[in-house]
Formats: sequence, structure tokens, C-alpha cells
Amino acid sequence: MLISYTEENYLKAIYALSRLYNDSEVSTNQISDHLKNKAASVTDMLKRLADKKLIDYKRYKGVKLTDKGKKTAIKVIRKHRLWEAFLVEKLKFKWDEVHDIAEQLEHIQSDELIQKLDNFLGNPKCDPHGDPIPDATGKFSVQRSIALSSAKQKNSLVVTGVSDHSSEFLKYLSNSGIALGDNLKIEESNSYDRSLKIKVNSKHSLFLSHKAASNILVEIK
Amino acid sequence: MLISYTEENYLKAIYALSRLYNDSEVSTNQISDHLKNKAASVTDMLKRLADKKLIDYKRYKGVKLTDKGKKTAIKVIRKHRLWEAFLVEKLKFKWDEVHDIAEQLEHIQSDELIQKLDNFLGNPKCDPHGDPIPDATGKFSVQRSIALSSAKQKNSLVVTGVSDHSSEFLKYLSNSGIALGDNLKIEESNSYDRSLKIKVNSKHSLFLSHKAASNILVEIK
DNA sequence: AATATAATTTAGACCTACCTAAAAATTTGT
DNA sequence: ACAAATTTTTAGGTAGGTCTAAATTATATT
Repeated sequence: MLISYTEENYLKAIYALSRLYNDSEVSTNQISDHLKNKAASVTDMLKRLADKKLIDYKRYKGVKLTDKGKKTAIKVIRKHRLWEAFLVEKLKFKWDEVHDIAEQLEHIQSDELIQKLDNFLGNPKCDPHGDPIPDATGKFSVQRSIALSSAKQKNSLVVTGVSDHSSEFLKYLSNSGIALGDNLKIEESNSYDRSLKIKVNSKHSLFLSHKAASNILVEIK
Repeated sequence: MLISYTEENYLKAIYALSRLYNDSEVSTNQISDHLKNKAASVTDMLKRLADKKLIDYKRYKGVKLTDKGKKTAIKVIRKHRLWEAFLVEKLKFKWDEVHDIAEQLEHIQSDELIQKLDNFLGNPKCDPHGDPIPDATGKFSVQRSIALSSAKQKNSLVVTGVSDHSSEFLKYLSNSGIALGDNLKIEESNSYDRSLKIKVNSKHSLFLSHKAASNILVEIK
């Protein structure tokens, strides 16, 4: 079955938005904001994607990718990140110049091309931005560590390291009851000073300043 | 001004067909045969291309590329051939596997990408099929030598070499009044035995067997 | 619980790029 | 030169993907 350029972009958007909010349903408006289309256009497309069994869709109730839709979205992401790696590693683009070109290249259809490109690049695990590249089966072999302060997802964050290695900071962390491997949930984020309220291992809660949160590295589980 | 994927394919088709027949006007049916579309669809598109000043078009009279249209077509060809070179040289595709993928890649929009790809490949003059790659200004620095027997264009052929180097064949050629640098025109081609009637330097005419014609190399001027 | 507000969907329109069928222009054959 | 055959164009329709404006459903407020 054929999936168009535009349909692929919708699937990718739904995948990304769903990840941001703990794999929950994605709303029409979220998609229209993300894609900079009107909500009415999104509704049209959702019907078509549902006909093709790429999403589960009930009107007014938001949307989720089916396994087939998810597989398609991850394949597009795989292609995008491999092409970004190619553009930076081989063609010597700057990392900030490659996004628009990769947006086009990600839609080229050829399984053999993806596989050969992957080999040519030495089967990289991450793209130039540090984002993980899924393998041909759709599996992400690495998770990216990011600053807690820049985590977009609220749930299922695991502490994997720190970027401030001073004993002062590490002492502060242990006093706060935060250790490597702990599970964090962002309960509140305050935009005026970018401080966070965090729940640790579903037990105790605490406030973290932006400075502290930016030095805690987490992965999305 | 934006030129769509489909419009680019029409321009490429018109360019190729025009070259086959001494840069003459191209007919609606030639285009529809080549693109495997219906003639009515071609007429639709020709009107749009004419609106965009990419072709000169008068109804019932065939069509020619404008300078702007020609420049666009050559740029697409440049991209196609550079990508083919990449696929074969770098990704180790076989030369006969790359065409469909290059048909997609040729429409990626980014001048910087083309230039960087060209440099990455070492500024090749020809693609893996021996077809010349135009430079960024649209100039072809080499002409491809082909067997006279496989020339699709009838006019403006220049003798550049032979593939049978036997003294017997060379003697036959000089007896026939054909030498390096001579200008040839195909006046007739007979499909039952693939023999050709040739005019040499706009002066004398002669018949050539398929065997003889397949050993004479020519370029298109 | 009724109403106001926000989110979503429907209705109707447009453009690109294709199609079929019929009409018009051109070319060919005698 | 005129009829026949061929080529090309016009007319009208379809599907994808977008839009605006209006209607519907869901959510929030009081």
C-alpha cells in the first residue's frame, strides 16, 4: 500500500506528539499547530489515515498510531537521521543546516538505499544532534540522555548522569534523595523562573531550580 | 518561483525528446508516450508550463523549452547524474539498479547540497552510464561518444573514434571517405537489417551496414 | 444544570494532476 | 482539393490536500 509524502509527515507528527505526552492520544489541534495546517485539514487527513489503518481515530476523541502507523513513522525517522548523519559526516554540512534537506530526503522510497546508507555511515547509533537512530526493525538501541530541564516528556524519566561533577552538586543531590537510576516525574513546571516540581520514584516530591535541573541528565524510558 | 516535482519531470522529458530530434519542437503525443500519460493531461500541463514561461507553446504547434525551462531541465539532469554516481561509487549499487532511486533524488531542492555532493564525488564529468554531468552553470564539459548505430539523434554527429581498430576496418573507412572529425547525418535507417544511409560533411552519401555503424564512435555536437 | 467557551467536524470551495469522451484542427491520401 | 485519419484540445469528472465559514460536540464556569 502506498503512503504519500504528506501522510508520512502526519504520521511522524503524531508519533512525536504522542511521545511528548506519555504515548497518550494526540488531539487535532496539537497536530494542526505542529504542522501549521488548519484543524479542518487535519480532520480530513485523519479520516484518510484511519481508512488505511495507520491510526485509530474516533471523532472528537483524539488519535493514536496503530502498530503499522508506528512502524511507518519510525522508518521515516530512521531515514531522516541517517540522512542527517550523511550530510554532516560526509558532505560537511554544519549540524544546524541539515534539517530542511533531511525533511525532503526522508521520503525517498527504497529499503535497499536505507540499508546501504546505514552501512556506508558505519551503522551510527545517533545522528549529529545526538538523537538515536532506530535499526531496520524499528528498535532504538540507545536512549539519548538530556538535561532534565529540557525534557519535553513529563513521565518515565530515569537519571543517567550529571553534567556538573562538583562534590557540592553531588552532595546536594544525595541530600535531595536523587540518585543514579531513580525514576522522575515532572509534576509542575513554572515558566517564570523555570523551576520544576519533581516526584522521585513515585515517592517524595521536591522543587528543583532551573540551574539544578539543567545539570541532571535523564533518559526517556 | 516554485517548480513542482511533476513539472520538473515534464521539462526533463521535453528536453530529452527535443535533443533526439535536433532540438526541434516536441509534440504532445511524444510527451504523452514518453511519460505514459494521456495526451489530454499533457495539454493541461503544457498550458501551466507556458504560464510559468518555462516553455513556448502554441496550440497544435508543439512545444520548445525557453532558456529558463532549459536551465531547469539541465539542473534536474545534473542532479540525477550526480546521485547516480553517488549510488554506484559510494553505496556500491550496481549501475542498473540506480535509475528509479535517482528519479526520486533528482527532485531534492538545495543548491548547496548539489554543490557539496559534486565536491564529495570529486567533480565527476560522467555518471556511471557514461552520460556527461553538466556543471553548475549548465555547461557539459564532455560529450559522450556512442556507436553510430545507437545514435538517436540524426544530425550533427561528429566522428570521434572507432571500436574496431583493425587495419581492414580503417581501410574500409578511408575508402568510404569517412575520417575523424567528419560531420555525419543519418538520412535513412532501415529497420529490417539496421543499415544506415549517411551523409558525410553535407557532401557525399553512402550506405553503412549495422556492423560498420556499430564500430564508428560519434559525439553529438 | 444551564450556559459560555473551546475543540472538532462538516460543508463547500480551490488547485494540481490525472482521467475519459467528444470536438476541433491538422495532416495525409487519393 | 476533399474526405479520411490522426493529432490535439476542450469539457467535465475524480482524488489528494489544502482553505474558510458554519455547525456540532465536549469541556469549563457559575
